[in-house]
Amino acid sequence: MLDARYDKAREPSIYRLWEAADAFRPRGEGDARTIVMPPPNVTGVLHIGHALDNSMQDALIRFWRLTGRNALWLPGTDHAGISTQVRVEEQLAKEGLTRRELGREKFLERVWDWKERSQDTILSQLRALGAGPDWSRQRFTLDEGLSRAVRAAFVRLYEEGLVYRGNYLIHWCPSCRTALSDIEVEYKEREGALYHLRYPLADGEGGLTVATTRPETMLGDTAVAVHPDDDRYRALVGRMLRHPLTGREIPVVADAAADPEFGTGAVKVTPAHDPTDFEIGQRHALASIAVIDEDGRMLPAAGERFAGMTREDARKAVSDALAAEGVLIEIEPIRHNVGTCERCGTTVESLISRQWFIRMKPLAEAAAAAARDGRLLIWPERLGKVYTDWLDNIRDWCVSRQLWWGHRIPAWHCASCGRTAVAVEEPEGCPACGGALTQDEDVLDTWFSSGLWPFSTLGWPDDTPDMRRYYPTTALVTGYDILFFWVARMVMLGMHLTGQVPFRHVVLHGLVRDAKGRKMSKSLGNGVDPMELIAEYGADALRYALLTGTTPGQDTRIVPERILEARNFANKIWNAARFVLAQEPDPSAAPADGDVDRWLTQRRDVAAQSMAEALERFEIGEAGRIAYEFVWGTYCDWYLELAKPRLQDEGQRAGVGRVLLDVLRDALRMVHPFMPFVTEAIWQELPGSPGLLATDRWVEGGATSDPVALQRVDRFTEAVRLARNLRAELGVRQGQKALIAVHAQDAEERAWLTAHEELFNRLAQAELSIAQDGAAAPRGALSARMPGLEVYLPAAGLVDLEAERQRVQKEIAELQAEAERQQAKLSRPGFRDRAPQEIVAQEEERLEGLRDRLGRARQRETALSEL
RNA sequence: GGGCGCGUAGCUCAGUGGUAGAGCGCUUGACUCACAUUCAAGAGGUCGCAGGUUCGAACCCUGCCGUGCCCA
Repeated sequence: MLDARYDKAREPSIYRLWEAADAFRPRGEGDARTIVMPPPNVTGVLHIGHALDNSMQDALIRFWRLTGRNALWLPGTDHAGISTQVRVEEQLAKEGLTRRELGREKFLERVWDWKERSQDTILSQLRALGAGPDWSRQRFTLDEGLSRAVRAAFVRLYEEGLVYRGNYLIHWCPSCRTALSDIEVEYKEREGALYHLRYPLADGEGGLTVATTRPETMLGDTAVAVHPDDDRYRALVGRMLRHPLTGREIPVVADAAADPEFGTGAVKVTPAHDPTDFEIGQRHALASIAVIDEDGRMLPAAGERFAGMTREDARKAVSDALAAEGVLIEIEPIRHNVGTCERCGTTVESLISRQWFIRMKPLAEAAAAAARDGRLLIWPERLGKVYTDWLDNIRDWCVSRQLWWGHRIPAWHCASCGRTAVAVEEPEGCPACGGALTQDEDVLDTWFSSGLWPFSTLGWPDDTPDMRRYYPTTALVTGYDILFFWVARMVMLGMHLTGQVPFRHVVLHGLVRDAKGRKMSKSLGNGVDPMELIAEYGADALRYALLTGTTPGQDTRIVPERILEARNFANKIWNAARFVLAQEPDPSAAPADGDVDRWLTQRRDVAAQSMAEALERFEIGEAGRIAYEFVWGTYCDWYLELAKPRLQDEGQRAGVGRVLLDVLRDALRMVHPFMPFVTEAIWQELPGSPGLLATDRWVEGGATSDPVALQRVDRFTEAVRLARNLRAELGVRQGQKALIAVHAQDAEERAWLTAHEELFNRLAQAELSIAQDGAAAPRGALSARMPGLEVYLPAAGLVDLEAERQRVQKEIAELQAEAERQQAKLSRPGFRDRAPQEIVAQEEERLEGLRDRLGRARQRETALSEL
């Protein structure tokens, strides 16, 4: 006998069962279905978002496996260049060390140590969650094969002219000391100031006032720009200004980038430290003077007074100097957006730097076209537009990073001739002059290797059996927050390098927020640790709560009540199984085939079918809700209760037991993708269960189609409900039998009810008598009605007359109002002409029903007054 | 500045043109031999507001209000 409560402590041993049986390896003769797991970063531990993401994938994979597909879920981890490096550097700092003191090689050893520990944690967390990927194919972005894929991809893009190196204005994080791509910059609103400062004309009187939020960059100004149509400044275009601090002469240029509405309408131009200014500089062939270095300090070019200062100190010093010169007109406080490093929050600097770039336009066009013509299906659809919009406005991708942790760029520079060789393997010497080569110091953006993930993990660039069988993959399941970072780049690189869209479906989910709807973050300290939730409620409960609490692409909140609901659901299934097992069902007995059994099996078929359809559409939450409704609402609440008296009957016992067992097995199959542990635990206890549920088959279905049985039992349960309702109204005590009379119109239904009288009596705690509809109502009885059937319960001595009279009067008023509304609806002009036939009939039937109920309610009122 | 989402019962959320749903919470009753992590019954909603389309709108369209996000 099983314990009264399902114990989540069983979970680890169940997981071992799966692993021992190699249950996660793809099998099955069906078509291949592939998901590559978005590789968690080895930076730290899994958070609740990973729990959602992996629960979704696991549910799909388990469903596909049950339905006989050859389902591969390929797991792995990501080296997460900048994040991991920063974490290890923080660790070093505690020991009073820097990575430069340690040296590249020693430092990398430290990071590998970190990676091993972090990866172990992550993998055990995935197991705790019940995730069942094919561990034999596990990959890491820096492992041998994937590193080769990265080099091969880079070399090929280089040879095709899609990779280039050059001096351009890039985003730079002075704290991480590396270049960043555009999307690694987050714009955050900050308190700042608009400094109005005056540039005098080089010759003659007058001048021009510009407004800037960054006065320190004025030391690198090489022009002032005004809008070409701005009448205020038209006369000044082409004239020279004198720089108030350096004395340098700079021109006034006309450029549409100057916004007449902003500040004074005139802007200073610092091509070396601002993206817009860089473009203005290009258009007007302006000089560019770098005044800030890679540490965010002022360079000698900024002038002796300021050289060596931090950007922040220089802002104050420049402002003071300008004030002293009498050219600082005003400091106006404003809130404005400041670019910050996505990783460390430092204000990013724009500076000109020699970096490697990927030419995105040709790649982006193909990737956008795939979404537009349906080769790539993005779900939910509205995010497809976000995806194509981004691709349509794409800029080149700065892929080099001044880090040590990552894929070293496969480029070698020749000291003697200055040429650069790009190759998969290190060349012996310079291909041009034979001189000595040194490898480029930089590594690639992490997202470059992530961009190859769906095929590098399957063996690309080699033509492997896995590539042939499992690529392109079926679905990519991830959060919408990395649509640009990752999804778009995989499509671009995948299409270009493999000639195919890397996945057919993109299934995007939202973020998991805290109970107040706030984004989880370290600084708020509101993060929820999935491992704590698993320890408290069990992995099944966490998974079910996450999977059913979400709609595609929508954020979700994690609230304890929902996990509790899920835990209770697991317990419900567990106890249903306890009951079934206690009957010692015989798996070889012939199943019962009465109306009640047919009702159940038909319901099961409908549920299994709708679930399968929902899952094929990736509507996982919907599927989970269907399973809940079937298991709890149909199997437990009704069939089990209907089975109890039948199990007492020796003639029916074996057959009913068999149905109980069979449909329990089906229920487990349906719930398994959501709650793998508890369902497998039960499966192992069932007589006649071969092997593992994890590798079993989906619900067979095929119940006898019997609409009459379906309807009979539905009406029966409804009649029971009405009887219970009357009992409650009259305050009949639980356990006390009530004299229930049922008057039914249909003779066959009366016969059916007579045959099932015992079931009725048990479920409604009643002593049933059955009569023809229209027979005299029992004296002094309250009644409740459904179409073609009325239920009576004698009220004498039971009812609080006054309260009941008020209740009935209220009901009469409500019915009357409802009937009037319904009447109005039917007589609405045009309704009968325009609405479909069946709707008209349905609405007419409804009105009839209302009038009928109204009549009965009035009779009841009369009956009451006779008591 | 541009784009997108959300607003449905006290709370958290489902619901894409035809009688408003779930879980929790609340009220009443029951430790009924699977389960009190349970069972039965009940109360509770002008579906943010205002127009429009339609025979018919929570659902489609327009505007507004509130709220959140993305991009520049």
